Amino acid sequence: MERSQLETACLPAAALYAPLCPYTPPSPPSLLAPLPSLQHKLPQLPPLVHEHAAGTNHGVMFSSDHGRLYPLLPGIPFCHDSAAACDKLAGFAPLGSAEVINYSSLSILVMAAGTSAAAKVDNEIAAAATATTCHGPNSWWKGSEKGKMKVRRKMREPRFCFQTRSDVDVLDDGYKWRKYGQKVVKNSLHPRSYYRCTHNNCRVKKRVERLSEDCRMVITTYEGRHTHTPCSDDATTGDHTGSCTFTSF
DNA sequence: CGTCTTTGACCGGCGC
DNA sequence: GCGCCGGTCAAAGACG
Repeated sequence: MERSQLETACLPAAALYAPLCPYTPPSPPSLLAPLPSLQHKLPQLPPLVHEHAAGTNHGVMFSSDHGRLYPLLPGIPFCHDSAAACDKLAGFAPLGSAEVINYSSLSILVMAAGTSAAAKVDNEIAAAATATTCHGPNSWWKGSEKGKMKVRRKMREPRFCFQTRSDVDVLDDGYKWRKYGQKVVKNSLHPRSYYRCTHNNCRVKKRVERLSEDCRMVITTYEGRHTHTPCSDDATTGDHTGSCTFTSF
């Protein structure tokens, strides 16, 4: 397996999804595990959820590609590295109200809930969603115009997304998914796939699509909370590279 | 034979 | 009211 695939399979999905789960996972026993200094912080961080409607928690994702960081939400400036991200985000997030966390292939900007920074980003996102986006007219975020926000307010499901460079569409996050639809979305060269967690009474869904600007970049959006642990879903996975980070859960 | 994917149809929300 | 669009359903086929 190539390095990019390995990182995709082992790190971002496992590390990022952990805060959404109703349990606190132990440190993943992986060579590519989060930095030791971050492991103890992870459970304390605000949920990595972009729950725009509620406006309570903000997790702004950046994907790292050869040292560059790509913003996933409109209104967030492009950053060349973590330091630049901190600098550029100074206008959004006053010192101390935001933190950039680096995993091996992914960087995350987390803003403390209820801060002025979070509120400001909330406003910026709302404005950007109705005007231009940082990805231009082809942005996947285009689907979140004002009207759609009303729908999301109704749903009130925790959502978060991340972007990663990968050759495979579906990241192995330890859960078992069933594909229930695929749709060609407007202004996108690649179809969007819809998946649902196969576990009983678990209504978590995820969407997977590739950036039209860069087909190697995969955007995964999770919606909802799992009512079970990954290992309770299916213990038959023998692929060490894909499930290694969940083996102790 | 059971499970999963594919894909066209359908539905609801929104803008005009 | 109509058309567009995203999201979901469900029948049919593929696969192990």
